[in-house]
Amino acid sequence: MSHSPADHEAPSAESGSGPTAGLTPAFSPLYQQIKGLILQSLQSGEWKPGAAIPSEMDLAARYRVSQGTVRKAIDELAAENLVVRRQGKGTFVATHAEHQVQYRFLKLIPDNGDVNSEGPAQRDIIDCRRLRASADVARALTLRTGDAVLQVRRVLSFAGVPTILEDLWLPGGPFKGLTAERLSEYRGPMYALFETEFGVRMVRAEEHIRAVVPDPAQCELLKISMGTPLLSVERIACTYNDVPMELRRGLYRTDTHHYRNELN
Amino acid sequence: MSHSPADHEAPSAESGSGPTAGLTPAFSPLYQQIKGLILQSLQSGEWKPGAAIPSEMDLAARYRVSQGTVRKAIDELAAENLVVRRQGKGTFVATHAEHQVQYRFLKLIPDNGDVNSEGPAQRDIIDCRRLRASADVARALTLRTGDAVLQVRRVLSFAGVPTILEDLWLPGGPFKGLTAERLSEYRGPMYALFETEFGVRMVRAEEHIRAVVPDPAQCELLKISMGTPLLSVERIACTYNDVPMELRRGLYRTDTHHYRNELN
DNA sequence: CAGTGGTCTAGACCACTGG
DNA sequence: CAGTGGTCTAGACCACTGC
Repeated sequence: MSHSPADHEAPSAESGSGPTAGLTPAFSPLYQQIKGLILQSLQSGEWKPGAAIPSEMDLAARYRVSQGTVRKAIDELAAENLVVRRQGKGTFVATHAEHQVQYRFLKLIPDNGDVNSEGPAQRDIIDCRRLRASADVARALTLRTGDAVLQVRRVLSFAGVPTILEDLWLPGGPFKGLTAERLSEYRGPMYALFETEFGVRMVRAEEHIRAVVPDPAQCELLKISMGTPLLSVERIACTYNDVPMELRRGLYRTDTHHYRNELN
Repeated sequence: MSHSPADHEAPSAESGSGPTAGLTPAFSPLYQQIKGLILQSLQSGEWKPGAAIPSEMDLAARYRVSQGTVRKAIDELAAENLVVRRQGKGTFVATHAEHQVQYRFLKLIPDNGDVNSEGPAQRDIIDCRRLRASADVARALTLRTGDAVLQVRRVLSFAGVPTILEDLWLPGGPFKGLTAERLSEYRGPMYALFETEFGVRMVRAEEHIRAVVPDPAQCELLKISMGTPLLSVERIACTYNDVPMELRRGLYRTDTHHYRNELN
């Protein structure tokens, strides 16, 4: 029993005999199983966003494995931004509510490159209503057509200039009780509100980008002239386990800002 | 001397006494120094793209450190896509010439999501000439205005439909001898040609994206009607040590394709 | 079968944080 | 000072590759 750790709360690393009972024997390293267990605790809310998780030694004892194995599991969670390590202090559950990285998923930056030069964004909620999901919205959120969804439309302005017009759709269930008032009162990132008020933590997202010409109503809201091309950014944001929890369709002005992306 | 490895080719981990002689004492972990040494060998061409680098044991012996330390260094290089590990075979210098990931940096995909559905792209070189760098091109490539650069203009077509029109600029020095013939003859990714023929390996890139309306000449080349909005994608690609070696300005059609981006 | 990368362990020591 | 994460080591064994 070289690395089959223990008995009560511990995983098995053996091929084909462990809890991974499936068609593929699917050998899974111990640290991956530990990662899975930690992930479960994160999802279940055992450790809340912003709070510290147990120390590596504690987790090692809990799962009956060595510190090094726990470390490797946490390394991966940290690489996925699910957790933040701080030397001398501990490991903390990542959150959207801190570090003044106001918009973690927003890749639009001013052309001068300095995000801080324009101060905090002004956020105006144009509309906020409950309705039934259309076919495409339902598909994106893995709901059924007609299920209850919350739709929000808002404009973001930087340095007083309307720059982003976005619609977003949230599944009605998890976001029961969300109102325009709550949204407009709240200081800080929307995703932080989702975290603290609804226990929904956005972890990953995917964006599909196109160039479009806006219609008159959209031009009106962004105070731009007809014919100005805009970036159309459709985002699907997911919680743990890639469960989609938000669909967002944004129109970005790109005459004073641009979408910045790094490729590796 | 707990982890000060050795004498002849080995680094020092001590703060302020090592080769990192600078203003900041800058403690640097051993594995970072090893990573730096491996990086040097990659840059210098000691190990060519596609070839295997020495085994972890060999490197450990060479640098007089433990295998675990070499491993951690290689882990980071692998995470940065500079190197590829293959269990049972070895660790290989990454290259653009394999794996049929035809365009490693191209994020434009067909709306159906299946990159393979449209077969290999058709590439038509419109123009290829040597000229003197304008101010903005020179700045992007860290050259001086008026320095020799090579400019290439081409159209990429997918399933017979012209989809991308791009101009690219390369520094004249490193790419001496590159001609339109070499480019059009070559099968495979352009970056693979750069690697094998000019020893320039693109490692990282940054893109700035905007929505634009093309001018008549551009519409002509892409065979689209006036007023069709396009994605403007400016890319700066770098070799090792973030030295910029290519400026690319592309116009992407987004009526049948879209730019896909993942956020973490 | 030998050689490679991949996992796991146990223990030592270092650097940082806060009381 | 004790507690945390961070580094380094040495050794064992596993999984995969190719001869």
